Amino acid sequence: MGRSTTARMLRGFYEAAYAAYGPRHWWPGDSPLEVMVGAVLTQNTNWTNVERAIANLKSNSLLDWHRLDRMSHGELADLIRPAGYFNVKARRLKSLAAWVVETFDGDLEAMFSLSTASLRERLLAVNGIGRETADSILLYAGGHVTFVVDAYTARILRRHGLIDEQADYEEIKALFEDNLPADEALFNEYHALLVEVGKRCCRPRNPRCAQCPLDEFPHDPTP
DNA sequence: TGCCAGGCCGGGT
DNA sequence: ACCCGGCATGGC
Repeated sequence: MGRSTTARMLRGFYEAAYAAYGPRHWWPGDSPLEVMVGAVLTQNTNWTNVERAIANLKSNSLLDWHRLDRMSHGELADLIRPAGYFNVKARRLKSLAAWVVETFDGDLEAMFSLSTASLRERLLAVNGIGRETADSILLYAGGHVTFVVDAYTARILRRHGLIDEQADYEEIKALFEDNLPADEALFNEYHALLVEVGKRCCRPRNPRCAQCPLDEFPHDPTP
């Protein structure tokens, strides 16, 4: 498929999804720190479960890098239990907190003043921060212009024939970044809209929903 | 009831 | 370079 065709489809997806669902107001979270914590907690997990975990941290005044760094694994795991994988995620949050404290003394402005490429690389080196989490942190906590890819994104693009079955994360990310204007607000809204489309009508067992905003685009209903 | 949710890591081929 | 099992709660 030609480059301009791809660009047109990606733009069309966005317009159709935005017309259907409007602005998503992402990321839900009161501060960059809270967004970062949420990005770890939501790994393969429903957001409503994450909200309970964050509420627990908040009510104990634990949305603080130094406190997260110092507190015990067990206490943290217990508080984030509703988010699932609580032992894994407690370890990951403490890895992130330790890194932020040791490297930036908890100063996120200093952290986000790094270049996108260099910060991404350094986030990926933190245990528990993979590509989606790193990109979510960069875009939604730091305002960096980087596209976030998730399972929904891959499934939607696959079903509409824009990528092949085995396209990997970086390839899908590049598809957006190479075919859209580098605009933070656009990347922010686009990813959030893809999640909304995915939740409503692009689930694994629901190859074609009744009111899909992307129905006007060529569609292959294979999972 | 089983399936699914805004992944990632580590070990095995 | 892939492939897979493990991790866990809560909603529908």
